[in-house]
Amino acid sequence: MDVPLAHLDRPFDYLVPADFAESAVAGARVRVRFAGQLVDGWLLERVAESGHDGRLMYLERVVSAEPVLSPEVARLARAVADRYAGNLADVLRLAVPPRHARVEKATPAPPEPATPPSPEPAASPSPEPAAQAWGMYQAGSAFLRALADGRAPRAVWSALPGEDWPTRVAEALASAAAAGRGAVAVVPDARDLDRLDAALTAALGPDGHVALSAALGPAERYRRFLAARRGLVRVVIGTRAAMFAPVDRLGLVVLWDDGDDLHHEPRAPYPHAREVLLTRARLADAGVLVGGYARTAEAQLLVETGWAHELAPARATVRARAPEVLPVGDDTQLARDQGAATARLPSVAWQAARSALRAGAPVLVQVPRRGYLPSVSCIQCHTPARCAHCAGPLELSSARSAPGCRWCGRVAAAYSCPGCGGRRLRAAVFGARRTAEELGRAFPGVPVRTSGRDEVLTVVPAEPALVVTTPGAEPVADQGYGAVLLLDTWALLTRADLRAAEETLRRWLAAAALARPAGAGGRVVVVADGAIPPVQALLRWDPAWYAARELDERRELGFPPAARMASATGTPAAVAELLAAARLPEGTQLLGPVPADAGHERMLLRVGRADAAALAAALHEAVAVRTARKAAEPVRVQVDPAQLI
DNA sequence: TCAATCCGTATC
DNA sequence: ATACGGATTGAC
Repeated sequence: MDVPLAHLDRPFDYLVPADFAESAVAGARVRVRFAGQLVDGWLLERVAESGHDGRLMYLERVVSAEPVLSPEVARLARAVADRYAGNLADVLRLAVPPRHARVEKATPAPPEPATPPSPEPAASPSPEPAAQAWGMYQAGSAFLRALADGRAPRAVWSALPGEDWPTRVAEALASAAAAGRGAVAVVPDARDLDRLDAALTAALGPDGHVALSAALGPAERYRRFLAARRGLVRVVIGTRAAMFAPVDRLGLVVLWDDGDDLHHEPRAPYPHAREVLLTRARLADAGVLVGGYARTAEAQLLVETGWAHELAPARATVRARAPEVLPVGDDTQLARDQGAATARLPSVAWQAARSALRAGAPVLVQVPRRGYLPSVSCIQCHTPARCAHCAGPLELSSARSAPGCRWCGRVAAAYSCPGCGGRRLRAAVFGARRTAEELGRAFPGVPVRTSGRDEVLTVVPAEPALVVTTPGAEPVADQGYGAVLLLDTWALLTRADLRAAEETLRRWLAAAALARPAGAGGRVVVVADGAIPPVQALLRWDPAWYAARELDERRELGFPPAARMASATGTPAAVAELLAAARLPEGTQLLGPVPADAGHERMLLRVGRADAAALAAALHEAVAVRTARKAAEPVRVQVDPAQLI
């Protein structure tokens, strides 16, 4: 029933009129009279008897006989709703795209969609190169073999630097498809999707798969969805919209770069693609491939609990493929660097870039996105400017001339730098365009290109150029970059986010992975203190080590994924009411409240992993009590809230 | 004693 | 949400 009320989040029974005996199939969209109103609904199943002892009403209408909701996805959606203390209707809105009648008519469904899908293309991927490429990873070829045998292996994959991950993922998908099973792969953004699409077209031919993304129009989206639902393709790839894609006999789910926060669905109940796909694999007994250059604490937990195997390269292979990584001191060292070509480019970085350019290779320069950090630093020595009262970061706002503290709001009227006594400040983060201008002056005659939010480059040729990029917009270089420079890193590292360090390493690895191997002259210069763990992890190219460390720390602090957290946001009275009504599992920790915007406040709840399901159930029930009573002030409940501060 | 209104609960 | 039933209240 498509009503967003928690207390109505359950199936209702209706009689099927004789006229609809044929069209009223499980999975069809229907319209029914409910509490006097016509509402949309889903036909979950046909049964002979109803357990309901009241009077039953008839279905009003079968919107379409197309069984858009497969039994597998229906079960998954229920599990996801339960996991996130949400409503089935909300999840189904994410799972099934809006109907497009013209598209549905254009290609009438075969009466029995059990027609076997088109036979494998003759140009089936030859297994040798795939096995060889996956053989670079311990247990890699065994993983691929298991998929080809139709089994359900589960793996966390640490991609090698320089790895052609779209081709590796395509090989895994093709292996599952060759075994007659369906497969779903989710990537963070449209650019990654394009690359995977191309790789999969090379592996399976153009007709073996469909790609789903938010960018498609409603008609095309529904057409591709139907192609998957009707079993015309075995493989569906896409951005997070594809995580619920219906495929027949699901045999593999793939998630690339699970640390990217684009995998977080912003609509209720805010499910994460990782959790959806893992739940899906559990319910459907499908294989799992969670891969990336970096590894999240969540993926590490899968490895440590033994639920998934590790697909990691041997150290010798890493050494052969990784670039040389050079950390360059901190801001104060940088300031004393006489050879620095510009205030922000230490001489080591300048030299690395110059020798790469001379060797005819492009150079990648990663800078944080502008607006990341509205804090400022000394114009001379780059020491971050901090509040004298509370040591919080200062910000320059156009509203006043003197800098103010982001934490306590005090104005630093007569600021002087503790490092050098300087009195002048500047915004610390320049953004790609400004950096490009600076670099253009440092390397006259070298073309400078930028790739960022406005214009994202996909590929750059193997010729000398400076490519300035923000994280996530790095173009792939033909034959790899000769040098990768990671600048203004502290802006990433000091973000007010629990995952700041993990996220920083993820972005560094993503950029550094595009460099040539050290043996071919590839160098990465990271302007950061060499002693801090993310830099250590980059130096040794050891994302697993870092993830284990991160997970240990989260266990100690009681943070996810070691614990399960949820938030309740609303007016103080409403939040208090909700929590008073909730039958929370014993030992639930209540943290807060902390002020949220618009006079609201937020409470955090924390339980051990064993009580996670009970916490979600208790919160859903408590919300149901409120919606049933028509409580005036809503409370927003979020399991695994994106922002933990 | 009856009718108007309120409140709570179910909605197939 | 809306619709209904039982309780409650107020006027005769």
